[in-house]
Amino acid sequence: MRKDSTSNNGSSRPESTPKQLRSFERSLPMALLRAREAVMREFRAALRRHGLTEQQWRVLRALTARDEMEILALADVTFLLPPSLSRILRDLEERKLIRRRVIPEDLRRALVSIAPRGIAMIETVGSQSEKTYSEITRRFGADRLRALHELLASLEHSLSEPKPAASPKKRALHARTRAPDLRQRS
Amino acid sequence: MRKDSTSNNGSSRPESTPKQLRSFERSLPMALLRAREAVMREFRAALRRHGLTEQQWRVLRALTARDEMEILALADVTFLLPPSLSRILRDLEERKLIRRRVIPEDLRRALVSIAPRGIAMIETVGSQSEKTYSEITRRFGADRLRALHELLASLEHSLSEPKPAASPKKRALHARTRAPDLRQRS
DNA sequence: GGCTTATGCTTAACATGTTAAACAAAAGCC
DNA sequence: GGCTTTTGTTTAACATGTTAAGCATAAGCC
Repeated sequence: MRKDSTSNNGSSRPESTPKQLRSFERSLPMALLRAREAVMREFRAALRRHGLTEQQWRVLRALTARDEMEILALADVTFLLPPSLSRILRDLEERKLIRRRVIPEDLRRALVSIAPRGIAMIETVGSQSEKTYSEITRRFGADRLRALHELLASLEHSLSEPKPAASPKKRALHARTRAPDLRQRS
Repeated sequence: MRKDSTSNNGSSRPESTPKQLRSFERSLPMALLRAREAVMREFRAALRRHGLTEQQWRVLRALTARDEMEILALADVTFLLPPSLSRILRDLEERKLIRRRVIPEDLRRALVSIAPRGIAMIETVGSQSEKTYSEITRRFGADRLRALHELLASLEHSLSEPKPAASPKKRALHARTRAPDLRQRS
């Protein structure tokens, strides 16, 4: 729905408004951004209270699921770029929330694991977080939430498949042009 | 430069999840982040080709829908913080993609509008963008896409309502702790 | 009118993400 | 064994987002 362009100024407003571009609201990226922001707003306060950024939390969360993880693997699951992760790990290590050890067989690689203080942190924040999650589920509806998860996963899957025409390279896991996000301050 | 993270080592997936924390994959913020990234990956190339960042594109898109817009209103719809928008507008103005005029009745405020070159840009990139959109729709399915949009809007709406208990303030339009995202380089 | 407060927007300072380069270790090759 | 290439990670330089302060104008009050 364009807005007819000739309301007050005829100045530079060529009536030939760009085709029928979909309305801003129907933009999928915007919708996803807004939804994500709405969700994160619920969680951010708790994280901030504990001096964790969203990314740091993602790292701790990811580590909770595995005993030890290599750094690049961690970068993959947390959706962080290696340089960012590098800084985050340094920080978390200083705060004794995680531990890191070099793999003896290959001195380039390192394994990261969550430290006791990190586990404690996860438990504290995690329980609040789960409460928030329940609240979200209650407000939004468990069935809708499930449906949403399914659609999101499906969307991701649909798009990850190579495009029919023109698929020159098989960019590995984190492609150069990956993604960001960003978040609060500690 | 491969990077198949967890291919060689078997450290993929221990089912020994320490706590009762929901698995990382079931985290709604992560799911939204991944989905958005999957979608944006499809659009980014075209934007980059035209030297537009995602945010700049959002601004132009938003301006296409209206004749003129005040800056703070623009910040709202584009989900950008005023300082970021301020820089973006300066840049877009230098590139003659937008125009800005002060409101005579209130010299503090300004109205921004898209300039002819901006419209041209929108048309070029927009048509490619719509093609990409069609492609996404085709791959994902129009019905599922519609369902997804609906769920996202509904989620956003569910969460925007004041929580039952404790709703101290009515933070106006853009709350302090808003959101970011971030993106490519120009 | 003169004073204080509020508003719209920008600038400044800082934190963080991004990209490219650097480094060290391992793997391949002769 | 040397040599080159590849791999895992970090550092450096830069772009961008974020927060707080600044500035100018407007509005409210006396």
